[in-house]
Amino acid sequence: MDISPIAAGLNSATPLTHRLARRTRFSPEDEAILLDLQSATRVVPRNREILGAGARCDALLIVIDGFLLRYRILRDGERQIVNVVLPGDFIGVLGGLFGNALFSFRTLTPVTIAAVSLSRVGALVDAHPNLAAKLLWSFSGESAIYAERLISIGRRSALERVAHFLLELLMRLQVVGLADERSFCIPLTQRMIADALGLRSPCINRAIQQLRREDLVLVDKQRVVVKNITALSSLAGFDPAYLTGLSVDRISCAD
Amino acid sequence: MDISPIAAGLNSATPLTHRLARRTRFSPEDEAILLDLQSATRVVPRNREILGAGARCDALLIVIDGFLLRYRILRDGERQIVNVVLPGDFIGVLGGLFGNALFSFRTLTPVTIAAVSLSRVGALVDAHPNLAAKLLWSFSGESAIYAERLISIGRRSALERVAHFLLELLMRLQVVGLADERSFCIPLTQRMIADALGLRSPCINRAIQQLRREDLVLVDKQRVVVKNITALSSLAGFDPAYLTGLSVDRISCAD
DNA sequence: CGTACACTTGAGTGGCCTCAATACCTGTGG
DNA sequence: CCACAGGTATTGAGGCCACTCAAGTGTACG
Repeated sequence: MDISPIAAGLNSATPLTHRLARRTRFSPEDEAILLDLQSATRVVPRNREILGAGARCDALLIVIDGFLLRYRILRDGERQIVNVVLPGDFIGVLGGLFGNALFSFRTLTPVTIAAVSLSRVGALVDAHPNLAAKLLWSFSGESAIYAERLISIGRRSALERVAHFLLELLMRLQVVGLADERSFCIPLTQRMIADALGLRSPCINRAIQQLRREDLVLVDKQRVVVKNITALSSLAGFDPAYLTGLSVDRISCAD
Repeated sequence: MDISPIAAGLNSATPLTHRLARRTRFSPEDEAILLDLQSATRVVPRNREILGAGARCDALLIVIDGFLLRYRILRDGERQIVNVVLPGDFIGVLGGLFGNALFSFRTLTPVTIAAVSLSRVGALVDAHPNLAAKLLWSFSGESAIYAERLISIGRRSALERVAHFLLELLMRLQVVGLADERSFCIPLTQRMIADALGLRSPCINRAIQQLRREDLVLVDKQRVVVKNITALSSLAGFDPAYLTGLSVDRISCAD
């Protein structure tokens, strides 16, 4: 049996399937279903809030292309960025489908998203429990990212946080084929990095400069080049193990 | 220790089913399956490490009774507590089943746990996809807790963090029937609270004293009494919405 | 009764914040 | 093509919150 060139092409084209297929083989049928879930896309312009905190959300969104921020604005106006949402990530799982949204989302670039209605999710669970389980499973991989950032903010210095953050972005983008061996491109300002790491923009600035001085990282415009991954990982206490959950791996429920 | 669920009446109300049944009705069959999953229990003594970071983990653990910490020790000896694990919570979902464990777990009390082997999870997915989906779904509710603590550590003052933390514990314990309207009992030291909130023990001490001075909270030994929930919630910027995901709610996949 | 650990409290330090001024960059419209 | 505006990066000086260190006081447990 040969794989249809169309399916193969689409497969490598969507980041989610790219990511999921890293560890498991999907049957052609499952692959088709996965692609079908991501077929009904729409494009949101840059710098748009797509779901305010407290808003109602009745669908699961899959990011096909573009970047978003998931954040919360506190009473005093402080912003905490909870996650940088990359292509292949979900929106609405956490803080979306729990009745009212817990976080706000803002597009950093024009974003292509696929909406999967709740009823469709339900139908998927009924008709293809194994596939659904794999998807739900990969949701919980996100938790590992939160936990790791929690450790960063709680117990790491500013320099370590920045280093760790850049390495995480590098790896996550590599998994969806959007970064090469040592560099990537993402429209994050120092202010955003600060809000993601519980710091302030001047602090980020100084950290980045120090990383450059030590010839570890080069940040220019939106391009980040990690010049010495080993040394940077060591500095940051970075262990990529927590990202392996992004791929579907060990839950091999009777394939 | 006077409000142990075992003493209260065991299986009819194990914390997990107690929690899950808050929002959905389970069929008698599903209920039986849920109870069966939690039937093979074992008891771990107090102050025991049950799963070192990096160790292999081949089963999903459900906490029936007792408290644990999920944490990471960094190179410099710093500890970051990622979560306080309560009865009804899972172990091994995040940072357990992804090949090697990402975190360590330590019992605060004697802990009763039920181990569900991976193959059994797989079988459940095949035989009862809807039930399995609900379980997997409730896993992702944990993410909301991480995200909320991330916001605390990133952008809230020490006083706010402590207040928020105590309120979260109160609510989570209420959900599993281990706290009354305004108070609960848990063997956490100030050092542990500090490690959970990215602070230091003296800082926690001062925060607790201030909360007592303002007649908001009373902490004595292992007992925490919230004297004014409204005022404390306001101080902490606490919104219990993020905890609703702990119960299975909106994913009503063709019941 | 002694050891270990937790809590409490104080004084001094330090990392990151705050505030602010300047330079830079990018897109826009004249 | 330039002028301009808005946001972003950069840099410095001063301040504050939480850290650090340390001493002293419970308190549980052998």
